[in-house]
Amino acid sequence: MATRETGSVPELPEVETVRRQLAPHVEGRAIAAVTIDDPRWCAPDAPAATAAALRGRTVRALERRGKHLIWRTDAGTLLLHLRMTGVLLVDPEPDAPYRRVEIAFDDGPTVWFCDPRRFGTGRWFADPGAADAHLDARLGPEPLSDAFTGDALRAALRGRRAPVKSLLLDQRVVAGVGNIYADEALFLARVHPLRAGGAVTPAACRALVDAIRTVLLAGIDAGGATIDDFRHVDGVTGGFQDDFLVHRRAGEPCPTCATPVARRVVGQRATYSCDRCQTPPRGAPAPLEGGRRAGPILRG
DNA sequence: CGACACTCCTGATGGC
DNA sequence: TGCCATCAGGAGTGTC
Repeated sequence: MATRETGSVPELPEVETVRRQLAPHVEGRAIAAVTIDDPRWCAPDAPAATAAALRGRTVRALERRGKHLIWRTDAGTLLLHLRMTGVLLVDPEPDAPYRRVEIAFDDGPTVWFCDPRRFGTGRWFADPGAADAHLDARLGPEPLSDAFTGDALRAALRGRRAPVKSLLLDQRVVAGVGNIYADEALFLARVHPLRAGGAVTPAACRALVDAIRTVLLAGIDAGGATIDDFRHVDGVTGGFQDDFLVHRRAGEPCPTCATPVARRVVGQRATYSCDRCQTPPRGAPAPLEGGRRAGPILRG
């Protein structure tokens, strides 16, 4: 049995992969029982109320918006977010650790939401329109949709003085991009992460849109190719982390020009770039010392 | 409103 | 070998 890479924090490609894998298990099925072990998961709503609302609902469609997993039912919508370390397991081993929620289906699987750091969330909306409004208030365009254009990105960055890297992580600028794919896309587009958002040229915005699409699609391809079961929290095969160009590669040669990859902290996030391929703005601080690796890659 | 610090949480890591 | 401070990070909140 193949095992699954949980390696990186889930971003759009990982959530999309989960959606594709999970959908055939849950769509069209009715929820028989829900157990919420961790009240933080559905806060500020009470676990009992959330569990009661879900019980008896039939899942009509499993969708995704940004990094949110949308469970559309016959009467209401659940918005689930994996955050840092959340995973969904289908018919898990009984000793799978860190269970926070169990959803048992009629004539179907049991799904566990497991999450060691307990950052993951699940919010129930009896009114589906309220769920969509909740998302629309927090999320910018879907990066793989026609709405995400160079002009749209340019408009979102115009006048902003914060580093473009930080702005790409702002879900209102573009939905679904996280720390890994932001670094990779900036490298592909040859835009330095420290450049002020408002100083990114229209041409660079177009390149950035293309690059974001490229890295997200590559991530989806890698996830789809390597994630093939939901039974184990730990254990792993392959994954996009083997394909990073600069992310978590401080000190290693740039794949384009062999200059050592630079590491900095931008917006309180580890940030990797090639300071030759991606021209730093004037006054950019020097990279951090050494080629030492960043933090741990969490496995399960 | 924008920018930024802080907070949540816990496993992995590295220095001593 | 063991202890323990530090780090990682999505997104919400608070401050200026």
